[in-house]
Amino acid sequence: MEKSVHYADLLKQKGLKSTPQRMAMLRIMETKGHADIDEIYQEIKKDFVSISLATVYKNINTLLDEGIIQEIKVPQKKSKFEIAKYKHSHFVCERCGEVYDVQRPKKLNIELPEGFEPREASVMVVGVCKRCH
Amino acid sequence: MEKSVHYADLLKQKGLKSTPQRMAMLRIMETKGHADIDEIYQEIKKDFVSISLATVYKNINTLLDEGIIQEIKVPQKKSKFEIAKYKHSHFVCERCGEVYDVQRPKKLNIELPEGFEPREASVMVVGVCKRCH
DNA sequence: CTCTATGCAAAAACTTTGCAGGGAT
DNA sequence: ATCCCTGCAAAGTTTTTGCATAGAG
Repeated sequence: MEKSVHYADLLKQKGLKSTPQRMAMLRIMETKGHADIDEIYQEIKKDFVSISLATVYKNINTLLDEGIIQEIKVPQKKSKFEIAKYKHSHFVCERCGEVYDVQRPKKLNIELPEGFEPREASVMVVGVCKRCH
Repeated sequence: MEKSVHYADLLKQKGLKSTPQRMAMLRIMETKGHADIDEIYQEIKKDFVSISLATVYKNINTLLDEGIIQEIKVPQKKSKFEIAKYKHSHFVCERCGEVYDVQRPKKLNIELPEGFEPREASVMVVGVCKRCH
């Protein structure tokens, strides 16, 4: 399946236009896996020299609103964004700051007090990644 | 054990002065359990009418640096701060935004690729709390 | 008495908004 | 042709910094 078509359809489904800038942002997130605002901006400027940071922010927000991407709040670091995909957990390297997807625990044994209704859980593992090891 | 003494000692250990403002901030976090910057600022202004928001930020940062408090990055919400305490997990209510401490899973079955060294993990459960249910 | 912490003001960093022109459908 | 999207500039929000003074040890 060709990715650009894939994203174009996805955007159309949500009633969003597939502008070159938007497509580029999605491609950047797909390629890097996880990127923060500034990484996306620096990267997209290579292709769209005059793109505005405001456009990056606006697109991040519309893509978040439509659930096409997700925000990952990383301890002590800036938020990263990723293409929304099937449930998974994250590993963040405390040396280089890189975020990795990891398969999430099959079962999470957590005791909640009476009356608390869980809907979902997110797990973030902090440690040292392969490259920094 | 009286709390004010407790915190005074803790600050002294770290070479920090126990000023009334700092003590008040610690007391607020202890009482509320989890508070964001603005909650702390609004609360402390009741006792210290002329306190500066800059002082709140500076103290949050020094307390974080010394590991006396911790930041909790909450999905879609502003960060909350809490007194550092023994390992636990968090539950955040998607209705009211309140954060609760919950006991953390005894064992986290998570498969990491070769070469990845975990140091710690944090679990955040999202759902509906007792009061909002 | 010494040196850190506070308060204030200004600066820096980050994010959103309004609007006119451009481009996707 | 319509209406959303972009780029730019300005405004808004959040956080940090510099400096003079106050106050804790």
